[in-house]
Parts: sequence; C-alpha cells; structure tokens
Amino acid sequence: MAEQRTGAGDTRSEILDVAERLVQRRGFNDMSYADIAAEMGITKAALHYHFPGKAELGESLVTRYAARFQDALRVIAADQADAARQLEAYCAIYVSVLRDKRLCLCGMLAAEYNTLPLSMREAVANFFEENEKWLVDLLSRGRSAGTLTFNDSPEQAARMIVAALEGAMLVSRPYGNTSVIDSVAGQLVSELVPRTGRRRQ
Amino acid sequence: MAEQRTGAGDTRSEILDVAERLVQRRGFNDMSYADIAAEMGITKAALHYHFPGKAELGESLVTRYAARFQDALRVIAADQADAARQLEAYCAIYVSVLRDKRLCLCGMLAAEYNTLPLSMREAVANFFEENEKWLVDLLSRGRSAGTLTFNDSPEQAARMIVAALEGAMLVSRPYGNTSVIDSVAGQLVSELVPRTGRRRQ
DNA sequence: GTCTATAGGCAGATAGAC
DNA sequence: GTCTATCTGCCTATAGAC
Repeated sequence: MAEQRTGAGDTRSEILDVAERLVQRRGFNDMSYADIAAEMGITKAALHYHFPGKAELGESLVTRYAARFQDALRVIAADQADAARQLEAYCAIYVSVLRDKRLCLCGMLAAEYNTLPLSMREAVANFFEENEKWLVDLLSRGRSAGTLTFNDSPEQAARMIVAALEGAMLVSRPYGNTSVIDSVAGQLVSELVPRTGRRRQ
Repeated sequence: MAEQRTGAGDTRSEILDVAERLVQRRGFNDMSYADIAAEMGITKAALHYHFPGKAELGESLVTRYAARFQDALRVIAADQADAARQLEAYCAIYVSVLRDKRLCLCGMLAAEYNTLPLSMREAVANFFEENEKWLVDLLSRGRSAGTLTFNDSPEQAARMIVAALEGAMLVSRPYGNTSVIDSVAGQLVSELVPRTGRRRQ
C-alpha cells in the first residue's frame, strides 16, 4: 500500500483539513498558503506540489465538503425513522459547526462569491442546490406522513430553512455566542413539527 | 459655507459611498484603496488624507450605515400605522439592497468578523443589537395590538427574522437571483401576520 | 487637498536542487 | 515530495512637493 502513517490521512487531505478550518473561520481570501504551511510545518512550495494554484485548492475544498455533507444527510435519512427527527438532526449539523467556531464553508464562500474563481462558484452553487433537494424531499415526505406541517411549497420552506440556518451562523459571530443558532434551530423545529408529533411537551 | 458643489456630497462622503458599495459586493478585505481611487479618479494618497488607515475608513463605513439604517427604521415607524405593515416595510429594505446586487454591509462584515479590527467589530455588533431592539419593540407592540402573532418571545422571533433575512441575502448570490429573499420575506410576513390582519386574501 | 514617488510587507507562484 | 531561493505584483502607508 502507498499509505505512510496508520490512522493519519495523507498530506493532501491534511492540507485540506487545515485549509478548510481556516476558510471557515477567516474566509477564502484571508487564508494564505503561508498560513497553511506554517501550521503544518512545511513550506509553501510543498503546498503548490499538491495544489498548483489556490483555485484548485479551493475547488477541492468545496467538493470534498459537499460530498461529506451529502454523506451526513444520507446517514440522517438512514438512522432517523420519521421526518421530524430528521429535521432536528439536520439543524444539529449547523449548530455543531458553529460550536467549533466555524461558519458553513459554503456560507462563508457565498459572502465572498463575487471574488471567487468560476470553478469554485459552480461548486458552491451546487452545494446549495443539492442541499435544497434533500430538504424538499424530506419536507414532502413529512407532509405526506403528517409529521411535518408548513404553508407554501416544500421548495419555499426549504429555502427558508437554509436561509435561517446560514443567517443564524453568520450573525452569531458579532453576537459572540450560540444563542442565535440555538434559538433559530429550535424555532424551525417547533414551527414545522406539529404538537402531536413531538416527543415531549 | 464650506460646501463645494450643490447637490453633491463632499469628497469624504463620496469615498464612503464608493467604498460602501465595494464592501457590500466584494467584502472589506477584498476592497482596496486602489479600487476606490481608480473609480473616483484620484490617487490613493488622497484617500489617506481623509482616512488615515483602513480601520478608520471601515469604522466610518459601519457607523454611517448603522445611522442611516436607524433613520430608515424611524421613517417606517412614523409612516406605517400598524405593526404588520411595518414588518413588511422592514423586509422590503433587505429586498431592495439585494436587488442592487449588494449584501447588507454588516452581514458581509459578519462573515469577515474574525479578520476585522476591534473598532469595526464593535460597530458591527452594535448594528445588530440596535436592529434587534427595534424589532423586539415592533413585535411586542404588534402582539399587544393583535396585528402580529408568533410563538416564543419577541426576542426569539426578532433573531429569527434577522437570521432569515441576512441568510437569504447570503445564499441568494450562488442562486443567482432574488427568489430566495423574495420567498423568505413573503413567508416571514405571512407567518407573523394573522389572516384577519392582511390587506387582501 | 491632491499629487508623485517610494517604502516595506505579504500575496501567489515558479525553478531547480535534493 | 519537500526544500531554498527568488520573482512579480498588489497591498497599506508615508514623505514631501505643489
């Protein structure tokens, strides 16, 4: 096998790990090769071997993040029986990201959207598209089963959920705590889950 | 009088106008003195005469924006009789900003929060604080008058509104149109305004 | 108030040795 | 794969003439 260390990823994925955290905390344009290199104890030139340019690094960052997010959504769909608990689990992802002092990677990149290379923009747009698709499916099934209730279409409800969660992460920073995301996640669930469908109350 | 041109602001406020638009579209860290100077047809050195450093420029940007926002809120409170229409007018501010291809200045700066000078962070935090205060007051009055209905506290509802609108602007960029903010603004109003309180339907 | 000129630093990126 | 060394360009900022 070509693996060098047991239990640790290769250099390429370690670069992505470090870069991802830096982007989520500081933004893509305020994350430099020098930052990553310093943290990893290697040189900038070594980074360029793995990712020729910043655009390639950024694109890999988004596609890996989107793939991992989709994996998490599949796990939620498999683990949780009813739609109401799947919605709770979905919101919990956002809460946990913020607790690690990070913004959603694609939420951060959405703010920087106008300055991103085209390949990254497409990957970011794709993330939100897939995200909405999954939510629309969840909402449709929940409505049919009677475990979720909402006005308007599943598409509109899905956009509200994404907007509220992404916005909650965004404004949590100046607030300096997680009260906004906690409150928003709680309100989304309590508004969409009918009283009879809740575990306690 | 010290005014140079009728109907036009002085250089200082013209700098702020240009810088503000650049920040709302590209972000504070991706807006440079060179960008502003080129657009105004003056040199970078002239900018430094009006604003010694970028931190001072940024702080002026936020405090002016926050003051103008408060003015708009006062106009809404004076013009619109009932709370339901004030909420509509509040949402309309966000929609109009996005239609000009801008993000909320403080929403953008919230994304860049970790990289901002301290003076700017405080000004941004203050914007959201004042914003929430105004909404809490609106929601409280609306609930008392019966023109607005919502679960939880006015504070929680206010945070949901801000998060949803800021998030809608954010994700609208990758979506490439205003469908998200339009949908979110519509949903917020229709959820908070009881059917009997609406003008038509 | 605005200019020219320039300093000093950091960005992304490349060449070539090992 | 990782290194040293270097390039070019842009950034914020300053000095001093006009």
